[in-house]
Amino acid sequence: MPQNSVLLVDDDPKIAKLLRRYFEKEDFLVLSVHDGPTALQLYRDKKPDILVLDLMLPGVSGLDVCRQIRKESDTPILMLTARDEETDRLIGLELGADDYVSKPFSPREVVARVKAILRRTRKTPEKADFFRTGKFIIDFAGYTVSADGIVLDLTPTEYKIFELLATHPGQVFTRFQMVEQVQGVAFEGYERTIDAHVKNLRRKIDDNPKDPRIILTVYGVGYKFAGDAHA
Amino acid sequence: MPQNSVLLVDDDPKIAKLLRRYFEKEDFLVLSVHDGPTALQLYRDKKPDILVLDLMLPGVSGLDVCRQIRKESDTPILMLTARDEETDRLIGLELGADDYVSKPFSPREVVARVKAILRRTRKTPEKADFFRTGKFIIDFAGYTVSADGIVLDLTPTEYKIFELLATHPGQVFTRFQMVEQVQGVAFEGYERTIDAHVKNLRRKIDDNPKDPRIILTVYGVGYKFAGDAHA
DNA sequence: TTACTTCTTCACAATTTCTTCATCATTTCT
DNA sequence: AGAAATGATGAAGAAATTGTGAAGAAGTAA
Repeated sequence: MPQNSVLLVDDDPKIAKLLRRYFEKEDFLVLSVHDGPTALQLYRDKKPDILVLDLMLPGVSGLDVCRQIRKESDTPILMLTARDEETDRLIGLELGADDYVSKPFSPREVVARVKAILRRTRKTPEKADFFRTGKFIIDFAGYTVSADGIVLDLTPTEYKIFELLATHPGQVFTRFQMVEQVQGVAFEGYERTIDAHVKNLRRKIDDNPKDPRIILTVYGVGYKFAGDAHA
Repeated sequence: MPQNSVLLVDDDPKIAKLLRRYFEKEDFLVLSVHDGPTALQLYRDKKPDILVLDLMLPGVSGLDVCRQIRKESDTPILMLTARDEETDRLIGLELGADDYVSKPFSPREVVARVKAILRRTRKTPEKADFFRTGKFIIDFAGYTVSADGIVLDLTPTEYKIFELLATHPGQVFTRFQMVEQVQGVAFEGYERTIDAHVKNLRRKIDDNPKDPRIILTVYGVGYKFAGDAHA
């Protein structure tokens, strides 16, 4: 998990420096710019995790920056508003800012809000990354395979073999190919080890291991995953 | 609405008395001391809602008091600075003060600022930012985890590990990833230190540590928080 | 400083998984 | 059908991984 990064956009160098120190204390990677155009440029280049944006900027206003960034992405934005003006706040939120803090603010509060926003927006735990085929679901992030919703108790090697075959249904893999995938490039063992794993795997995924319907043997070649066409 | 309490720290009895009267008019419970050490002592004893702190104090300076209190808690602090010196202001904010007022000030302004800070910090999302999963509640702001409403006594590292895993239920983390999260990017130690922390953590959160149900081991990969990643 | 908590590391035990082998079953080919 | 090749299987020892307690190091607070 990488370090959090924040892009500060404030034309007051003192405030920028102050905030920078606070964020760095919290282990953020801090980028800091003093005007809107540079902000956009740096944003596009670095894609920080969040922006802290002063509403009052010379030239292009903070609202413009906010609007533009919102067009390009969902990167969270915290607005700094000069006064506790309801108007500014509403406009900011309307443009897609995620929160705002009024000046004079405490740096602690700004950091706290940023962390809260990041937590909120990150709640989606790594886009659910699943693979489905027939009754099986592979959960890559969780290293599990489930059949009809029940998680199977696979060993690491069994999981890897299943993943390899299931994600390439119908494609035959030789034992050598499988060993390479599963144990890494340099293999020096008995190719038939795969047979043992397939045997154990079949026990766990096939209703009747004597008549395998999921992982099929291709005589003289290797194994393949049955396409989900029939039974 | 319970009564607000404020701790005044100023070595000038006249100013202290003046402020006291204003705060009492606004229905504050006022504590007043004239030096740093006494301030810390009374603070720890009474836990006021907010501190009004003179920068200029005999002996231990206001900055020291501010720094120390910030170590101990998030209690808001309003600094009184002798002049409108940008430096003092920035130093104060840097140390974690929430706002400042320059002398000569109007007592009404001080009270107004205090009320503003209290308003702000009361509605701060930080205070209402929790994560729930099963019987556990993570209080991000307080760095605590409770189970069935009882706060667990976790070490900082244990808390971080728990937060990482619990907020990503079902997702496996390798020891390396966990170490990176917990100790920062530059890691040069023993990966299996994580095992020790997990062991200690399990003692505290699992009813039967011999049969872990909360933090699960994924053999050959790492650890994950039990959670319904599938359906 | 001392006392205290927390972190890291280590050794070894406990557990799980992998590999290998002998044997039997099945398929293919003549 | 018979022979030869290939695959399936159970079991056992080897190997890898994790669990655990304890000791010392490192960090904190008073």
